[in-house]
Amino acid sequence: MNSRKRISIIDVAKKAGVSIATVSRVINQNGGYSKETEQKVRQTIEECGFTPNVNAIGLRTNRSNSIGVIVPDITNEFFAKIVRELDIFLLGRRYSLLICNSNEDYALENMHIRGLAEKHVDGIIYISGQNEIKRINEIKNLPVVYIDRAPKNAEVLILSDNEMGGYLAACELISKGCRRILFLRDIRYASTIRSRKNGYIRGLRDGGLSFSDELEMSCFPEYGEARSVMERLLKEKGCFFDGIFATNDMMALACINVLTENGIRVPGAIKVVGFDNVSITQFTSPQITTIGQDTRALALRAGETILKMIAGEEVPEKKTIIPVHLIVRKTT
Amino acid sequence: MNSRKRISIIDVAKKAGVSIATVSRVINQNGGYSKETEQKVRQTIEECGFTPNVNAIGLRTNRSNSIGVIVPDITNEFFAKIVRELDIFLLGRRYSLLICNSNEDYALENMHIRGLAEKHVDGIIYISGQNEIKRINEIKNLPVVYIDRAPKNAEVLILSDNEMGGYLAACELISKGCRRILFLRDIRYASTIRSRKNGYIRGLRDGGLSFSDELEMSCFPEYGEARSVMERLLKEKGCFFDGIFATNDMMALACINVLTENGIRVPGAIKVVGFDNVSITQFTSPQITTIGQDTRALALRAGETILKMIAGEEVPEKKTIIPVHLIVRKTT
DNA sequence: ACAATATAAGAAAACCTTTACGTAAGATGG
DNA sequence: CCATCTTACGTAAAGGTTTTCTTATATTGT
Repeated sequence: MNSRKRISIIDVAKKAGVSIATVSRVINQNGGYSKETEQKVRQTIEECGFTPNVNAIGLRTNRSNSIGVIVPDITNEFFAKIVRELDIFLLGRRYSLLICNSNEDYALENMHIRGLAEKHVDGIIYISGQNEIKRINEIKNLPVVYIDRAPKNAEVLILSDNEMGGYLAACELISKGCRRILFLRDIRYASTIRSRKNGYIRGLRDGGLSFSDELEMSCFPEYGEARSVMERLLKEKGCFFDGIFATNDMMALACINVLTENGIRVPGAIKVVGFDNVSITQFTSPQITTIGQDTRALALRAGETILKMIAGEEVPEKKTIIPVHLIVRKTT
Repeated sequence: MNSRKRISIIDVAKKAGVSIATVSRVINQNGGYSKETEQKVRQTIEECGFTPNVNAIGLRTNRSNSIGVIVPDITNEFFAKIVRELDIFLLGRRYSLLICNSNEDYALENMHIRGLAEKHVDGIIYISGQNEIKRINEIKNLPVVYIDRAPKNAEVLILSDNEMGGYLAACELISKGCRRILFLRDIRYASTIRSRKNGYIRGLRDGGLSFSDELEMSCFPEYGEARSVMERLLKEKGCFFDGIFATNDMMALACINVLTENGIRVPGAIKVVGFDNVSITQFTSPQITTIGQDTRALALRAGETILKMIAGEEVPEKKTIIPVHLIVRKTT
């Protein structure tokens, strides 16, 4: 089946009547050849349909031209979007993307990391994992870029401006007349969540309102959990608030559904803003006002940064913050 | 930074006092060594923390222990699920996954394919692309497995039982009392869609109903498009049906929203079933009855098959059909 | 005890590329 | 016109592994 032998640089050299070194130089545009030679070589490469053997290149240069990306769950739209952008960014640079689902499971994650090290990836992009990086650096001192989360000793990280997100959310709600804004957050109190809360509080203050603990609720950041919290809240305390800022869109949706089912109108009686701008926010009725993270910018920045690190350049900013934006739809 | 030199098989051999050939043999369990030697080698490998250089292996054996997966859009939950399952299946087998988004764009797709060929992937899993495979096979005669779609000269393919899906949908609607069931389908009349229609018609027949052309509507399979179709239909023909079978969940959701906004109750007046069982179907109110594709089985089968093909084994069944199941929720 | 065979292990070639080094021819400067 | 420099290109080593071919030693059968 796999009979046809692969064409190597040697065949090209022979056919073009030059040395393999020259062919290599032309391919890599390293200079040291005349215009005519270049022409001839390029032509024969085209004729033979030669494609370089990445294994040989990798062996020689100690590079694989591939980078690993670790995500908790590719099924999550936010991560998927980043991976997609990363993919197209890297394709243009002839890098490819090795994907790993950690499933929020350390053991699995470590297996993946080991695999990536063995595969000689040139770098790792770590999206929202929670592993101690120590583990990674032990295995190999590879360039690592973190997106979204900020583990303790992470060196290079790319984050959304979560503080601003919280601020924008609060301001939007206030400007639409809310006076008592609930903050429904992910129960895992990560730095991202903390920032969002800070922004939210700043927004309240700027709007002449003040924060109180009874405004803050937390739960596991899933639809079902958020529903339960909302149902319980409504039952126990009644509807003492007139706005909700939820820490992600699924939670926001859960709130909206529970409220609607209880005859409380959104945005009539209560206004809601979510976070992430997952596509579902456009498909609900009413469509959900939310804070959009710029997944493309996140991915782009991560891509550029890791490429720099791979090239050995110093990256000036260890921590870069990507702006977020408010998307006003029908729940405010 | 990257100062520490990598440990090679040679170092291990030296330290263990054997030849590199022996080390290689132990690693690959090829026999030709004594129990004691094996012990000693394994131990030194452990001590040095040696991991094999995949580039060297790939160069020598012409394998990469990686397989490429091409999807139209990783952001689509259906594809993401398959990729996730594939990932964990392959991890256990020490294969890794190179991911490529085709974005339904031929040019991009071909770039990816070229990239994969250069990267020496051992095989390609092609999820729902529409490219003529000819192109792929031209570049290299690699094992290719198709999932979900069936291009013309595809050799090995894994499909869901779409016919059964259509049948189940129709039966469910009929059993809940529907007599006039709309069929809202993807306008691209692919084989999968045709099968679903056939099943639907069989279901009608078994239920004592008959199909007529005015029951069939089509549009681009997106939320917004489906909305428009539904709105137009309602305006022009009124509500002459009492059930809808939509060819995917987003379209089903669009129908439900339009109906609800027009004061038509779901499932009270009209019952709806979708297709795919994307997670959003659980988060809407009411939750959507749908046909679930078994993404895990799809992925597993694809993984097993491609591994067989890579190993050079004949794959007995060129075409395998994975069962689907009806998930009854609140819209029927 | 001796030939025949099986077992364990080493030496070296091959896979394809990059790159340091070498060399010859032509260009430049005095 | 000679010394020096530049340009264009070739030679060969190196990178880590698998695998074929040998060889040395141990085991078996008679």
